[in-house]
Amino acid sequence: MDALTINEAARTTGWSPRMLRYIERAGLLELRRSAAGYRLYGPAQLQRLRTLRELLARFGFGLAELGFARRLRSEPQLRRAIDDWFETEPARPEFIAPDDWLRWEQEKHQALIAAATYANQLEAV
Amino acid sequence: MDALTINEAARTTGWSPRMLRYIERAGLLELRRSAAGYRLYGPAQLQRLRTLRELLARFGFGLAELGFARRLRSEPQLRRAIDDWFETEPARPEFIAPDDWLRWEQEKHQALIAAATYANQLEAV
DNA sequence: CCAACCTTGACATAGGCGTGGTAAGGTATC
DNA sequence: GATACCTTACCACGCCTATGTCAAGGTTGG
Repeated sequence: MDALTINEAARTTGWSPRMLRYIERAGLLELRRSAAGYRLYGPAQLQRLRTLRELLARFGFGLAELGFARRLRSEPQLRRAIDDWFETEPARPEFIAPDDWLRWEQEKHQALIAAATYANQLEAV
Repeated sequence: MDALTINEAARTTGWSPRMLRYIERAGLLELRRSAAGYRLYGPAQLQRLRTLRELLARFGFGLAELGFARRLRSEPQLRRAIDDWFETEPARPEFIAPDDWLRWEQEKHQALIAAATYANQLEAV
């Protein structure tokens, strides 16, 4: 048996069963279900729940914020719009040439871009 | 006179005076003040407020979320912790060697980065 | 000096979030 | 078939967000 039911998962993660259901409904955790519809928590899910606990406690934010962070990752348009909004603050965008603007944006992700050039092969998993 | 007072700013931006004060207190807009303490809205602030309106309406989120997005940009540790959390989902991190793990993490960003870069290039016209 | 503006601070309220609880009903196991 | 588990669907409550309104008091300009 590689999966726990909700009360067992609650005991080993520190969340209440109520909150485990809430987290699932918030779209922050995907679960397998048994034939009868029971939620099944595998090792990956349990670890994820423990990490989640630590994350929220350490940085003092909530599930809603985490949901928004997920939107940020999955909706590039959103991300871009928000980035743009913040970045119009320190400088006048009218005075930045398109090329500079582009580089400025990319610079923030420089490390990621540099390493991502050949990482496609890993995705073949 | 290059600056409006709060009621004038309210009229030209579509926000209520109440909300203009709220937005300032939420840390989302910095304002100059007159000698007597009156809030002064310059062209940059007015534009920012109009853009903000459109942003919230178009994507359906709130000032709280925007504040969190700002945290994400200003606290790299937070950003990394959250990125890590999301990225431990599709694969088992235990089975990925550190180097691969790094590349794998970065690769996840590639699509977003590519999309953002592409969008930027389009925007630069 | 008066009207029309601005300030901060308080009270109010609708809705969402994070939680707990409970009820009505299906499932597993001995 | 009884007991202990699971499911969904509600009710509730305290707190925060987003808004409005009002009061008490300073500023500005004719």
